Amino acid sequence: MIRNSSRPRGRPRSFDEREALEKATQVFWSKGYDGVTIDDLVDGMGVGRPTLYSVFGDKRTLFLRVLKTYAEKKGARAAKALLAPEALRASLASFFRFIVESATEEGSAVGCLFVCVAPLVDDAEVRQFLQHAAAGAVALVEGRFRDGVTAGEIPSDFPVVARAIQVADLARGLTMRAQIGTPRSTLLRDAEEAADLVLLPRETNHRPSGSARKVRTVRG
Amino acid sequence: MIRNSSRPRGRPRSFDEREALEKATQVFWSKGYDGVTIDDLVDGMGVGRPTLYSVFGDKRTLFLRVLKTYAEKKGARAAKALLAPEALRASLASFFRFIVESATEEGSAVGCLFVCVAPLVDDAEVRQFLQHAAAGAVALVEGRFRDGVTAGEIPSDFPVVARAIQVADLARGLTMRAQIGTPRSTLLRDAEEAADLVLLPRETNHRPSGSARKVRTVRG
DNA sequence: CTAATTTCCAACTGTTTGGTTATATATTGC
DNA sequence: GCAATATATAACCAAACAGTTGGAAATTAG
Repeated sequence: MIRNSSRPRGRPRSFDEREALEKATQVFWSKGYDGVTIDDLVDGMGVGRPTLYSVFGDKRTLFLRVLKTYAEKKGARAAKALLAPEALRASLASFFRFIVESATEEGSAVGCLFVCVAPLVDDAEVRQFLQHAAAGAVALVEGRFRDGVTAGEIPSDFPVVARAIQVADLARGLTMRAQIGTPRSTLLRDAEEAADLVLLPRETNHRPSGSARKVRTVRG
Repeated sequence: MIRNSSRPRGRPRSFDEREALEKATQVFWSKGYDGVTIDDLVDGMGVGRPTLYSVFGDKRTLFLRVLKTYAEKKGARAAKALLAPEALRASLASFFRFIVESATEEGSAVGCLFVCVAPLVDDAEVRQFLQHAAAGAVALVEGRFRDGVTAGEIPSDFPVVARAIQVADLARGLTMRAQIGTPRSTLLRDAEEAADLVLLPRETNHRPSGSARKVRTVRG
């Protein structure tokens, strides 16, 4: 019999901890942090009130735990979309598509816990976590860009850092628009165009208009 | 004697309605909608509790009014930044800079009532208002792009609609990052790069890698 | 000054909320 | 079966909360 940890002594739990956490995620996600009451969590998670306190601690503690698991899951899926063995353009489109789809999933709350909910939580630890997560997302995209450079998909002078930041910002924008009710179809179209935008080669020189002074630097 | 409206009969108010509204804006802005209690508003606005109800209605009504005035003010200032008689690049940079500066203003709450607070309010009227405001913002940028086309600042095939949407999304991203504590200096740098990005000419043909061949369309 | 009008202020009321306590229930070890 | 252990359920409590009421204060009209 395979059982690395023997069954605990007392009465077994009537709920699955991971399931309850996922349900808590949905509750926070749909109602915001300040908007949820303990009763909302009790109802949504299917655990008793004292159970919730003894197992998950208070609302803030629970939220932090929710954030972490959410980050791991979403981060992994985003990485999967971005790092699949595809061409760079396809990778980026997959990434943006994933963002839009997860923000407009049916049967789930709209938007994103990271982008729409957590930033409003007035808590130092939450803020720090978000900054860290945001930096990680940028690093992920930046890494994909670097791979693109070495693979010759984009020129070596491609501004990988700046563009990675812009990918993150565009993703934030798409997510926020999902939150205010922009239809998925619209956002999917914009996701494609976002992928196009961030891959544009940077201008090598300025040519305002009219009296064109056409200096052209030639890469070699 | 110039007095278009005679002074009202009873005891004069001890507060200025506009000032109180501005203070209410700050309260909602800094604490979020669900995070605000009536007492927070009473304290922050400097009006008595029954006064608040009689003059501004309940929390939801007050918030809607706050949203409207905020929209007018911010919209006007954004338009001023974007439509000043400058070159297109400078206009866009001004716009993004304004977004960043207003989201990181000292003495005021961080982020933006539209981008960070209001989308989380679970109310049909609020949502509709936000969609309308967002469409207005896009239309504003789009108009500036069209002017840029007629002025010859950007080519006539410039994708004005898509780029206007992307300007809005990038602005959202910058704003959200302000909310999670990204320093103003960083955001100002990114604002400049956002302005550069959205003005890049779209690729006229695909050149996957290696053999570089740059075709440039020349307006005549 | 008096009456009418409007606003201001303190206190009140019923409800909701966060967090705890007491007790009943289910399981393991022997 | 019986003690030990751990969870589930219901009820509880003080604090916070939304919204209201009654009377005091400030102003105008006459």
